[in-house]
Amino acid sequence: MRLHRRHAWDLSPTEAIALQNDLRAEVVADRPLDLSGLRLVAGVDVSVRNDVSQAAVVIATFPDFRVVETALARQPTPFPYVPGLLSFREGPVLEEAFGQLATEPDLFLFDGNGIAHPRRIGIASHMGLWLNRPTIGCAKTRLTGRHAPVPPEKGAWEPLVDKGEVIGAALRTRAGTNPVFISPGHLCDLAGAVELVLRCSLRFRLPEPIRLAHNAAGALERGPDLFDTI
DNA sequence: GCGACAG
DNA sequence: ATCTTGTCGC
Repeated sequence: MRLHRRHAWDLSPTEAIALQNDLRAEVVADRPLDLSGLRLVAGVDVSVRNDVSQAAVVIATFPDFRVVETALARQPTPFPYVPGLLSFREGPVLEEAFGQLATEPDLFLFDGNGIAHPRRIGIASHMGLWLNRPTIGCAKTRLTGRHAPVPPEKGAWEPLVDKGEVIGAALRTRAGTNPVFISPGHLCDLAGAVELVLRCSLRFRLPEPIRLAHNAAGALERGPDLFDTI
C-alpha cells in the first residue's frame, strides 16, 4: 500500500526526539472507532537477530482471523534500542513491509505503544501517520505511566496515567497472566482500542493479529527455508 | 545525582 | 528483542 508520508530515518537520538516533538501534534487519539465496518486487521511485529531486523505484517479477517496476506522484509538494524525511540529502530524495515502490501487493512495492531509514550508518539502513533489508518499500540510491558492493580478477570482494565493524563489502559486479556498495555496509536480512541484488542484476544495473552505477525517474523528468523514457505 | 526504561 | 532446558501448573 502507498504510504501517506515519510521522512529520513537516519537521525541522531537528539534529532529523533526533536522530530517526535514536531510530529506529536499530528497524532489523532480521540476518534471513536467504528467496529461494525471492520473487515481486515493487520498485526505488525519485528524480530532482531545478528543485527538484522525482520519485519512481518500479517493481514487477517475480522473477527475470525483468517490470513489473507503476509508481507515480510529484512534490513540491517539501523539504530540501537533506546527507550522512547523504538520507531527509529523498527521504522525503516516496517516501511519496506508496508510498501509491499497489496491489500489495505482497516486497522493496524502494533507490538509496542501508541500515545503511552513520554512524548505521546510511540511506534503505533508514528507509523499511523505514515499509514493514515487507525492504529493501536499493544505493549507487553510498561514504558511510562502508572495504574491501579487490575482485577483478575479477563476484560478488566485500569487507566494508565502519566502527568495527570490518561494515555492508555492496563488490560487483562486473559486470566492468570499479566495485563497488556493498550493505547491509541492514530485515528482511534482509547475505548475503541480496548474494545478492539479484547475482540482480538481469543485464548492467549496477546491479540491474534500480533501473534500471527510474531510467528511470521519468528519463522523468518529461523532461516531461508521457512522464509519462502510462508 | 538517582532510578526508570516499549522492543 | 535475544541468550536457552527443564519444569511447575491447569
